[in-house]
Amino acid sequence: MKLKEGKDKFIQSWGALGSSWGINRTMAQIHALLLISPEALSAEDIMEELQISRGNANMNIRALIDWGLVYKELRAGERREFFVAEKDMWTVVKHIIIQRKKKELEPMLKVLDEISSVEDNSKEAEEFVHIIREIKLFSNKADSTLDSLVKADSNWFVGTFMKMIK
Amino acid sequence: MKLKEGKDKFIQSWGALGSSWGINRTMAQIHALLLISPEALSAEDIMEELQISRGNANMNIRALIDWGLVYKELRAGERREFFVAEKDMWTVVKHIIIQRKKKELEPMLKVLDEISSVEDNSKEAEEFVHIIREIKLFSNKADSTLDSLVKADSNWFVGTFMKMIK
DNA sequence: TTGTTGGTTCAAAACTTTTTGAAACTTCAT
DNA sequence: ATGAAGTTTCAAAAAGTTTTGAACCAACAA
Repeated sequence: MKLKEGKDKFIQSWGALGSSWGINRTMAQIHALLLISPEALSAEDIMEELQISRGNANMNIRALIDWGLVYKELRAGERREFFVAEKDMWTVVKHIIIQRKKKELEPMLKVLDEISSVEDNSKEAEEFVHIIREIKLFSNKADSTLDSLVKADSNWFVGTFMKMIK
Repeated sequence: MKLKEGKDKFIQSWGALGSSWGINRTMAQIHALLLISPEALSAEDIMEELQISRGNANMNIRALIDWGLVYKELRAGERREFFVAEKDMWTVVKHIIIQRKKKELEPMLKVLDEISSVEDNSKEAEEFVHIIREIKLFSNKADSTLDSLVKADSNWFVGTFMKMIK
């Protein structure tokens, strides 16, 4: 397979994967492009390679920086900004977990707390409180598991844990 | 808090959470409604409660059955079908992992295999093959970790594992 | 066989999200 | 102070996704 073809395939697939991961298509494609680029790229380079508008490039680059998946690289005597991707996969996944936990799991935990104070003596209410309690328990476990995962280092993940569960 | 209010809040939040989990809003809302319902519900009941059309209800109920999150309950002498949610959270999460692994991780693994055969002696190609190899390694680990998770039972997850990583 | 109840399908409409592109802004060199 | 090179913003357009509802199909009772 030719390099160009492989690059394109990777960028497209990474984009598709991103879509189902709360990372929009273009954002994921920019990330893919930077991942496989040996040099930092400018906004212009990215627009050019992916055939996207300046506004789109700018917004998604900033979102990636926000998520901690891309870094700005400033060069002495250059006004324009260059961008590099975080290339360590474990760090990438950690940053995604942090963002999604904050955006999804934490608000849900808050709602579960609020609604577990339902007072009512119907059979319906009983079932309601019961299942909410179970979901809360489970979510709290997930929450602290993710916390530990994020604190744990890559070696632990790829080594000990893998052996343990095999 | 009143029961009605709590139910609504839960259904809305579960719907929002679903959106960022590859499960569409209505699909997640139907699942939420069934989760907190002590009785199986008919399609009609669901349409009524969530104020959605027959077509929408039908499609999303079937998607939930597909995902293994909802079961059909047939009653002797009743032509209409009733639906119950899988209420064990560990099972719910397992089923979601299975679906998403199949839809997302597996196609990515296939693409990574295809593109790691890139032949070219540029610096770019070197970096490309290197990072692809790293991503492949990581994805394979994730893949087998998820396999083990799915095989593991709930107690293992909530017990041993939790203690270990604390 | 016909009418009624319930399930399924799918094209069009409504809604949501993403992308564009032009204007505004910033920084710096002249 | 002006212009060049770059970045940011955002309203409108395009693209993508979900929902509706009406037509159709199936099972059954009368």
